[in-house]
Amino acid sequence: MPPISIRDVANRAGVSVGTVSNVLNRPNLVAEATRERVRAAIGELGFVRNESARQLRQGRSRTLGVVLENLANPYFTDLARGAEAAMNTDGFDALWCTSDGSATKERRCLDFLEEQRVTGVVITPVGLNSERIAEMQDRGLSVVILDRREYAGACSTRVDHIAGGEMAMEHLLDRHRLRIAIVTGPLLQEPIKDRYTGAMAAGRRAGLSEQEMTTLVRSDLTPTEGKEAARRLLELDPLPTGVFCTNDLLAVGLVNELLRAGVKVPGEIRVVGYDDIELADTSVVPLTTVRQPRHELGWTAAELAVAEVSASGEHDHRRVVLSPSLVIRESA
Amino acid sequence: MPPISIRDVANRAGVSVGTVSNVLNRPNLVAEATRERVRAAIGELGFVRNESARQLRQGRSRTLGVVLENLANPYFTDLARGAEAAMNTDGFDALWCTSDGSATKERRCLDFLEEQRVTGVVITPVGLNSERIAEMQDRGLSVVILDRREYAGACSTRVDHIAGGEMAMEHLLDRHRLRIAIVTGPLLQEPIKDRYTGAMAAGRRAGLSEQEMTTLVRSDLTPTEGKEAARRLLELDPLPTGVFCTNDLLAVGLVNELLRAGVKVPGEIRVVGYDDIELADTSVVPLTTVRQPRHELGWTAAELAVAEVSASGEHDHRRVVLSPSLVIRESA
DNA sequence: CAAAGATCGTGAATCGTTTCAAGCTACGCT
DNA sequence: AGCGTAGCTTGAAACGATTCACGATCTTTG
Repeated sequence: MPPISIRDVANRAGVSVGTVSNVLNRPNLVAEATRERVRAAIGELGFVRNESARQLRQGRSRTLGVVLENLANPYFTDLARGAEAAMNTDGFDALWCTSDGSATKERRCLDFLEEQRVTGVVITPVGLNSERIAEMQDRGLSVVILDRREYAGACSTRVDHIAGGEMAMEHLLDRHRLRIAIVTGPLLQEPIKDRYTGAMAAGRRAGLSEQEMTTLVRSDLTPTEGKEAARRLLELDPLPTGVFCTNDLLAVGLVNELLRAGVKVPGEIRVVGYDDIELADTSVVPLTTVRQPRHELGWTAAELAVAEVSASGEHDHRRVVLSPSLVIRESA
Repeated sequence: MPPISIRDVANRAGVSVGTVSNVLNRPNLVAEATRERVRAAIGELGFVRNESARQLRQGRSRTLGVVLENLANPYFTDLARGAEAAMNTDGFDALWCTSDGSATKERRCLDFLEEQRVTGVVITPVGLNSERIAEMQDRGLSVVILDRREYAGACSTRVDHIAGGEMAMEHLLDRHRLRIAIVTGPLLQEPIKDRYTGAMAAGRRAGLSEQEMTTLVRSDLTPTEGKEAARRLLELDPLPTGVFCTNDLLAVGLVNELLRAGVKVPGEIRVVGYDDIELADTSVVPLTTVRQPRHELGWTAAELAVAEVSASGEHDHRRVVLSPSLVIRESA
């Protein structure tokens, strides 16, 4: 049982390979009877088109690559779903990779995608530099940057996290509580840093000194880290009256641990999260949080990639900035 | 700027295409000086190997497909990471698809993967029938079934969910509480059904009648559904004294809602979940749950696929069954 | 010093598609 | 009858890599 090629189908159906190809790609050019004969042969032989050969011949592909940071965070999986939906709508297939936050793995992903000759890449960069982006663009790839600001020569879409951080902080401050803690993940990640920056700015505007805003930097954006952060917070005397967590997983872990310790939320400590994941709404104390349009973000990124890929002539890189919004529940 | 091919590299370096190919694939056959010259040319031209052409010529690929049901559930993303780790270790690349629980989309995924000429597929089947599996095997693909039992002619690996369900129920019953509720997702999914079956069996063995085990079937395995289930449970009079949820997301949503309603967990109602996701440990009431070796499950599946792909002669399909274990925390 | 290796490079054939100019029929029209 | 046209079909030339039998040099050895 050697692999079945278009040639075998042609023999079986008593036509030329060109005709089989036409049945596959422009069926209207082929007479009804022939078409059916060919289709029958395809079925009987169990023929499956060889995409490598097709792509090699055509030079282009209908495939876009997506490089995500991490599958463990529901934030990214929602992005992914949004992006995939948009791509499929436009007739593109998606190739997924995850960098797991490692620049090395990110490079491997990009190499892989380039070797597969995807026509474009949507990426949340980790260690990616402008040089590599430029190289890829030279090779004819469209590159869309997801959720990062500073890449001049490429389309990008992101959420205004500075505004998001401000919202969170302003909400926390609007009842004149003054002892604020900010629990955040690694500040090397731009979106996280922006949330932090926005929150600090809002704090300063409200007259808080840096000392009045305790900052806890955790190594990861997980509930476990949130739990640990809560323990640290509980050692503070006096306790903070408001906490901003730069993502919901942190916030959920933190709130749960506070409750376990008998601290009332929002009674004694108010908490605001960021992301609005499903868990925010189903927490013991439903979480007040900053919602990001995740699905839309992924969708937009994909649309930008498709637009650039399909642009025949020149193409102006677009930067789309989406706005977050405050969702007020019970935790603050 | 036409695409750069191996031929351009050859010209630039003043060698033949065969030599460039050798530098790429068997560098030790090429003299040091030549090798460096070719590498330099590759760098200067920004050459990227065309995987389509390579694969077409070679006939085989070093790529395995993975079809997952759903990215929203951390259970699947852990599987994915386990599988990817194993594949990369063995020098294979992974191609990811999600069926989103739809048989149609699953078929599209498989078609896509077959057209890409992956050498094997790891899949959590949704609507997949044995016929399609046989077809794929005829075409030379290795197929590994993840977390389902009844596919004779293929390797498979799964967790013994019947045992898992039994464990959960036995733990719930060991203090002679007798009013039990089982909250489950769609019973069409085999792993879910097995957990349910196991739990019911254990209940019956302990002398409970079917009526004494209230069953709530929810449409989805999400915290939101768990919350809704809690509301239903609270309408019962008398309240159940123990609840088994067939996954942790359900359990987390349910426990949170119970606590909100002022019901003590485990004081008034004890709850056992299933999966042991990270959230189980960081809940307000840390969740007693049945742990599945998710990472190992994904890893094993990948290993089975690699083994079958690499088997030169005949190959005996293996079925690996992993055991779940009870993790006792506070909720029961 | 000639023969036999050893070491490197070459170049044509090949993989399975798509594409396209050209060929073949049958039909309608004058 | 002759011609044009529309409708189908054909067959060969790509696409970019890998592979392999075969040369071309250079070294070693009896």
